[in-house]
Amino acid sequence: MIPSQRLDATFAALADPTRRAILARLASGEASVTELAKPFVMTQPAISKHLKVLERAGLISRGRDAQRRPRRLEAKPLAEATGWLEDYRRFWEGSFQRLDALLDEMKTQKKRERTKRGKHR
Amino acid sequence: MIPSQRLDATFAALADPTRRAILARLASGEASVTELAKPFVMTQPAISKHLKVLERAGLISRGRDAQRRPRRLEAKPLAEATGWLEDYRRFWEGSFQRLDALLDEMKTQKKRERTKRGKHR
DNA sequence: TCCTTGCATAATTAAATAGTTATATAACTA
DNA sequence: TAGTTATATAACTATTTAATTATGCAAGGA
Repeated sequence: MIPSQRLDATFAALADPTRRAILARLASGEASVTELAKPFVMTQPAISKHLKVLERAGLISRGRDAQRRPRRLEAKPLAEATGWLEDYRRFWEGSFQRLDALLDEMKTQKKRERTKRGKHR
Repeated sequence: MIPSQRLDATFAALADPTRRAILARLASGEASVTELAKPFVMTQPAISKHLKVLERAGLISRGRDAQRRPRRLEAKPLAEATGWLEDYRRFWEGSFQRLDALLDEMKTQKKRERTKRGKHR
């Protein structure tokens, strides 16, 4: 797959909150489909489809353990996506856009939100 | 807009190669719609739609100069997206995933690709 | 062997997306 | 004022996406 197409798939996969939540869950360790589906209102086949999207993007991989097919995170495509964003960062760094300042600002704001009414992501 | 929804819009906007190319162009300075449309095969209304997507995501803003409506990059949503990805980076850093190594590896590979057959992004 | 668990897949539907052509409008130019 | 340039918008169409229900199948447990 040429880089541009993988970026398409990666960003498209990241564009859905359910899928981002799944990745967040997998960041703390592998999990079965049933485990991953539990927190959501939607059905198991819907989750399986989301997992397929994440897998096609290379963001997760499938293991096997009896009937379970545990998923786990794969870093590479996220690294590619980060790399793409970093290219822009370089353009803005030291220029009028002040990306670092923005990031810091957002971090402290996030902290404030967390203490005020619990984290919501 | 709550953060999760803005992330949806940002990543969805980044998922299209035409829109990423537009952002890449805007990274070197503002440009009119006609200028932005020139390198592409598709029609001007198609480009206007892409610009609308980028604008709804807050990634660009619209200026005015006579009949022109020059667009320019806005850093904030990209900073948010980067921030999200950085959260994962933290999880992997120093762990078995080695995100930094991957990024370096990709950079040198990119260099090789460029020298071999020109950059293609 | 029969039942249950875990997951995948097919068929269907509704909504969103990406493009087209045609047209409207605002602002300059002669 | 008439024409031109720059852009936006409407109407339409094809494709993709996200969800559902129904069903199938492999692996393990009684």
